[in-house]
Amino acid sequence: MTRYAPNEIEAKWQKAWDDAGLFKAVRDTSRPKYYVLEMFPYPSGRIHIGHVRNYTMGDVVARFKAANGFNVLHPMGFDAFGMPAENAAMASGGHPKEWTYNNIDDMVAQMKPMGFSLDWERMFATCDPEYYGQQQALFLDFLEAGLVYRKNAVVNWDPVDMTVLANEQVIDGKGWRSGADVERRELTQWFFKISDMAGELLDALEGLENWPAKVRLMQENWIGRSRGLQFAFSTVDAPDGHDRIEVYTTRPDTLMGASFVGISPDHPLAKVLERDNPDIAAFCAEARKGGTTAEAIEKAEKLGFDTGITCRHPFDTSLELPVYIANFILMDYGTGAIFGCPAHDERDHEFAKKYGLPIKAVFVPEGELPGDPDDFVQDAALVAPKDVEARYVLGFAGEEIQTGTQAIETAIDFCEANGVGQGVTKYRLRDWGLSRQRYWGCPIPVVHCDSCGVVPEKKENLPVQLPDDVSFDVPGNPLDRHPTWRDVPCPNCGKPAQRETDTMDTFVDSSWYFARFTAPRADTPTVMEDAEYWMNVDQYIGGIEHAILHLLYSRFFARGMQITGHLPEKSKEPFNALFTQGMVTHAIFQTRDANGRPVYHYPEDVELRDGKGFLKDGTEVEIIPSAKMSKSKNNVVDPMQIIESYGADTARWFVLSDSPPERDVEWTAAGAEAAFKHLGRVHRIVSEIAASDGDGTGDEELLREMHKAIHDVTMGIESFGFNAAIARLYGFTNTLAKSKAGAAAKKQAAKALAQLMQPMTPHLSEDLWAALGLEGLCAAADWPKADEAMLVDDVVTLPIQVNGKRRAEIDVPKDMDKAEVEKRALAHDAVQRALDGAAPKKVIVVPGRIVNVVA
RNA sequence: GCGGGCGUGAUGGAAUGGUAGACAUAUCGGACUUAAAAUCCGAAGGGCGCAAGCCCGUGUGGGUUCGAGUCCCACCGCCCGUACCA
Repeated sequence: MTRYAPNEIEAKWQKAWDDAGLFKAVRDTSRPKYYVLEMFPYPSGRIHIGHVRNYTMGDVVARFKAANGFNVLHPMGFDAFGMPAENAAMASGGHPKEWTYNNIDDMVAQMKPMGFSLDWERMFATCDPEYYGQQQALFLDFLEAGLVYRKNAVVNWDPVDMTVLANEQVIDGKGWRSGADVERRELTQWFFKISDMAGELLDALEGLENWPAKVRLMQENWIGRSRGLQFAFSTVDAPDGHDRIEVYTTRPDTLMGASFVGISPDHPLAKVLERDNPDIAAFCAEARKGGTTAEAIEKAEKLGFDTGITCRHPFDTSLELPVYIANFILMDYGTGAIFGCPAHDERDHEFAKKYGLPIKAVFVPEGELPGDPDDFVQDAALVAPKDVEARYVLGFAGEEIQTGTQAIETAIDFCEANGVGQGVTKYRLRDWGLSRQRYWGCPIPVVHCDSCGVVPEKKENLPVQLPDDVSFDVPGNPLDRHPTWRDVPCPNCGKPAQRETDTMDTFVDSSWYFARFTAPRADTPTVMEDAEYWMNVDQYIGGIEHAILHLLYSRFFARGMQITGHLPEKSKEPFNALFTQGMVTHAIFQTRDANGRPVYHYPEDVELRDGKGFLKDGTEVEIIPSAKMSKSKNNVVDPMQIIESYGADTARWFVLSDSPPERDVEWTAAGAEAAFKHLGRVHRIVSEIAASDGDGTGDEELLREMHKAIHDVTMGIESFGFNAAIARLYGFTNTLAKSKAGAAAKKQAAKALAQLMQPMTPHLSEDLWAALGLEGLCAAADWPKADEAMLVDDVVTLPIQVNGKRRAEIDVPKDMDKAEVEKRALAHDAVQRALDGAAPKKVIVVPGRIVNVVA
């Protein structure tokens, strides 16, 4: 009998699959297709255990569907543009292109030994000119279709390095390299008109039944539909052209509690005022300091500046509301101006307290005794849920007692009837800014001409290729300072003109790669026959961190591609089912350098004793538990060691064991050896069975267990309960090992075991398949079917509770009627003892599950 | 700050509102062995008890229910996202 030797068998079976062309996806309209896709990786250079987990899950689905008769498309590529390549070039002087392609080669070399059922012939990287050229074609079609436009938007500006920074490069409001205070600065940028589709993208979420509810909810909140009132305050003492301030509010019912008007530092009125008033200019300059992230803006201390201008209240013209410039009001949302009602909004409340503004209650909780209503809201804002009834003491429309929702609707109706603004529906979703002032991205294919303006590049001139001769020794975009690349004739008039030097956001690259996989070498973005056959993605698998942006942008892009004729109608929603797997986390080991800055240590350099970590020289390290694996924190675990020591099947089995796929897992290497031992045990058990013959006892029992295992494992895989499927396979292996059944029955059970394990441990399964003398490849065999008749037991064990505490159990025939079950339960000694002579008040019998006696 | 999620033995985790801890890891005990490895068998949430058994127990505090890890409310902790990380 041979020993389990993964390093010998794995390469052999991979070659056998290749020779049989098992994973090559070929359009075949006579068979149902299944498209399974894992979110493609960024080519960092090393695969990490999170990748292994992600691709193993996808591979289980792909192999399972193939065994169930589907024509499977399971491709892989690389999300290859982006900042890390430029950072590497800056740090070590190489070229982003070289760095990226070397990394891709390394990662492919690490992924191939895993035995994934991927069609490698379809592989591409988004930095291939063949890919990004087609992306430029899509951009031009989107431009023509009115889905792209230019406008001003703010970026993080590093005034020392004179360059735009990514949010990630702004640390505590300072540039990561220069340490200078970052400013918000406006640039003209390209935008996708995703906000035009906000309502549609929101409404369509309802149809995504096979997406996690939490992802749909996150997208719903992100798109953020709100019904509100837009109206104008008339101003007093404002500069010319600003006699009105448009505001938008979702709580028009609180209008009578308004005590101030707030405008964004980027509001047109603020910009006029700062020109003549140095104090206002100073305030606005201060407010514009720091990064552009919503988090930074929201967490900053709320500050305001009284402009001296006032507004008249539309319903009580004796009221004059001061106009403040406030640092927490975003120009991007609504009209960039609000009215503040401190009594019913926590942020406004804080603001009013700080600047001594009045706090007037508009409503009080329903049922409150009369008193001074304002007393309710002096210490904290009263923010009542919209569906709860309240008593309006300063209402101006509708009943005195009404819910927030009713009050809002009646307030809008009243305002419209009285010519004070109108009800509008707004969305929180902003347009998608795609311009990046960076080299390593897809060039935006337009030309700026002095005579013709912005001119699209001609499609026959695509791809607009990135120049190779660039350097990264100074900050800024190398395309901007390239001596010749910018200079091109205008595609329209032929006069000298300049290329756009902005490149595209890498989210654009990942917003249509799934469609490109259906025809990866075509000289158009997609080919309709292929898209018709292979789309949609039947199962998409990736990290929860992409729940909003990537998935929302992809949904937008699919719509855009449908409008521009690159995808069929059915692909508006490109992902039929989504599964979001949890992240793999690992403790961070850190010490501090002389300046108190953290120094991170690799897990393999740290020895753990009694829950404390020590370096080789004995220094104790601080352990930060459970953080997302990140290259910059040195807490990435390399799976190659496991693959080299134990083989791919052990790594695959191990990453699927124990943890539910959707949950985060804390990585420990302790279980890898145990997984290897188990596979060795399966190998030994099945090898022995293959060599055995003769009769035994308990054939029927073993086959019943086999059918139950087939049923449970099949259900486990279909519901992404891979850990449960594996636990079931452990159980079935134990049953098989202990069984005294005859050789024929055991061989039948062993065959089923090999097949059920095949999606997880494909190499081992092929070996078992061959050892059992079975024809062909296990990977090509039809999935086993459970016999329903073998799944039900004749006798069930029922626990008996008295007052919810388990006191006994009885074995009864599975279809015994309730009255008889009740009788037997009450007759039980332990039940009688628990009742202590008292008569039961009530007996609940749940057939097949439980009996509860209420004393 | 805001939006979303998670929290169960020493550890990973299981459990359509129905016996909490399946399955596995680590640990301990035993068999086999000259010995070890490998393998096989067994124990094991905490407490009390010779035992039968009893009490407690799913982050904390309330609630709904015949019955709550599961549903509801509040809180604590951690994770993800927050529009230029991918």
